[in-house]
Amino acid sequence: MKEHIAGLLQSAVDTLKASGELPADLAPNIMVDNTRDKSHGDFASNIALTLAKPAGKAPRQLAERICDIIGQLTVTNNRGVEKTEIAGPGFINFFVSSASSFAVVPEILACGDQYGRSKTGKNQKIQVEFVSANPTGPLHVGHGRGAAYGATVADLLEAAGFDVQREYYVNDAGRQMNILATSIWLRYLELQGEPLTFPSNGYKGDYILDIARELSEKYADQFKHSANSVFDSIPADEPAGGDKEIHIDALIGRCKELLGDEDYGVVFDLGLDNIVGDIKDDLGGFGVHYQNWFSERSLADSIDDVIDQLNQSGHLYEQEGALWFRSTEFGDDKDRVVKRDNGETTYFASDIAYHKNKFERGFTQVINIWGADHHGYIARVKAALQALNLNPDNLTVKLVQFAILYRGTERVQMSTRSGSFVTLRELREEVGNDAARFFYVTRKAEQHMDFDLELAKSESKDNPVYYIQYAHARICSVLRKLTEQNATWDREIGLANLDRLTLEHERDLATKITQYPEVLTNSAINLEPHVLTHYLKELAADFHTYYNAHKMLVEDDTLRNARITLSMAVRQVIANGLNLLGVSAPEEM
RNA sequence: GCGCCCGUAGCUCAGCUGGAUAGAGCAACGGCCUUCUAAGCCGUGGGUCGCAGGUUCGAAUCCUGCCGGGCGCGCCA
Repeated sequence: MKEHIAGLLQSAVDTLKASGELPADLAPNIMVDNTRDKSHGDFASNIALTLAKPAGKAPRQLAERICDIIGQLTVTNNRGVEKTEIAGPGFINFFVSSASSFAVVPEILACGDQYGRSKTGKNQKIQVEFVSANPTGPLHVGHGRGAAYGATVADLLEAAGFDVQREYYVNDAGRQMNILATSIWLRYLELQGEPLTFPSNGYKGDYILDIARELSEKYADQFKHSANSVFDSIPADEPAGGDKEIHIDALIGRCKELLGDEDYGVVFDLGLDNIVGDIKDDLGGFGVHYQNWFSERSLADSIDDVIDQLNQSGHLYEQEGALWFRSTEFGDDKDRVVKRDNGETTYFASDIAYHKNKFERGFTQVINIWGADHHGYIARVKAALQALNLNPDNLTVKLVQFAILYRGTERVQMSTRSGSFVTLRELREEVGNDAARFFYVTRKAEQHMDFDLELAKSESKDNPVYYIQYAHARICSVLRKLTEQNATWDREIGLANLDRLTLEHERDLATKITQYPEVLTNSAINLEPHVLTHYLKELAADFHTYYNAHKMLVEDDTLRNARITLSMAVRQVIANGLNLLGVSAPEEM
């Protein structure tokens, strides 16, 4: 319908050009909007306002000319446009026939769970990388937002016709992982009866103890060394007046030295596998699935290659023993180190290789979903892409602001290292997956989110997700009632009698479900799941209003069939929308 | 100091690629269950869209400058 109206407007513009009332070289952007207010009809265009100046006419006067021309067109080609009206400063409002409003109902029932999906993305390969939390501990509620957001964005893009790959970048290299392995080993030594002072900078969570226990059970005392040999001549920890970083690094070195490469690898891998396994399990339970878990360690060789490449193209230089990437050449604030003076490559070097790898895999668009604290990182990664002759515009970094946790009015402090955090799993158990998935995406990514745990737990029934699910359940309930009452619903009879739907509420519902495909597409392309959640709330509200105002199970055979048929279309749209959000659509509540 | 994000009803937030009278939920107040699920519906009250300029037919929306809040500015990952 929208396209049809745009076509009419285009014809009108062409006519005006031909008659010399508009400059012939004008190529106006014809916009047809859904009206916000019903008194403005079904669709509206501001064309007369934008063309008033080039036409040398007052907007309302021009609008009148356009309406005249459209009037003549619709005499011969009236595809549902009943009338046009000029309003306000010069808007043209279009009123559409009832029959064309309800034409969407058979379409929805025919498409079923495919309704709303499109080929907009033309099957382009697109990658969404999200969560990618360090595998040094369980996911906490802060990661939950990235998980829900990323998963939903990926699903939306898929529904919009993109070929989507969901990826988790596993930071299984680097110092944090060594701290983890060492922490596990020290806990293991404690279990083996070696009393020691646990480093202040080690990982202290209970899950470390669990892994140490497993290590102890599987390998007995194979990795045991006396506490004295471990701590001999290790620089003091912070509480003892030393430096915690130096202390932990020395312990890592000692751990590797005493265990040797092979045994150290066993401890390291046990920790890694345990935690990655836990993360996978947790995300899977949250309805978040990946096509690929990409290991940072697998990049080892390509890091050197990419550094060579940058070096040869003259983007690197040496200073104070380190190797620097001249990212300022591409607009970054300062140059960045890729290889430290101790010969180790930096995390940034891995990331250059990683992003190069992504594009080598043929993605036309790569989307990274990062926590807001990484924003300073965008410029350097894009700079690196440019230096590699890759188009930085093909990388979209979406920053997800933090969810700030409160218990009542008290802010919950989060620290992975100290082990004081609320896990995602804990949250899921307490508020449920549906509520958590929905809640996390109801706000746009850039918006800070206050997440009050007490509220989420104690008043979980007030969560808007139930409101939408309830609309779905109510429709299902009507069908059950139908059987109980020995009444019937026949879809074909319903479809044949849609003209029995004369109520304003019914018209509103039809208009609303007609908009679903464009809502879905916009939501996907703009990476804004919250657009869909708000739409579903509105649709549910429209249905609840209708449900309360009118009865569906009426005696009148054709009317009953028509009403239920419309409701079934609504049910389908709600189910499709919830499914994309990873939220269940219960038949009963 | 520099950079990014945010500032809309008492609270939490939509609306932002410029459009008509700025919306929703919660909270408050008043109604609606002998009739398809009251996790619902109907109604009332509630606003200097942070402030000040600018752009134009038109600004919550775009531009500039301030103010306030969050985050980031490592040879950490």
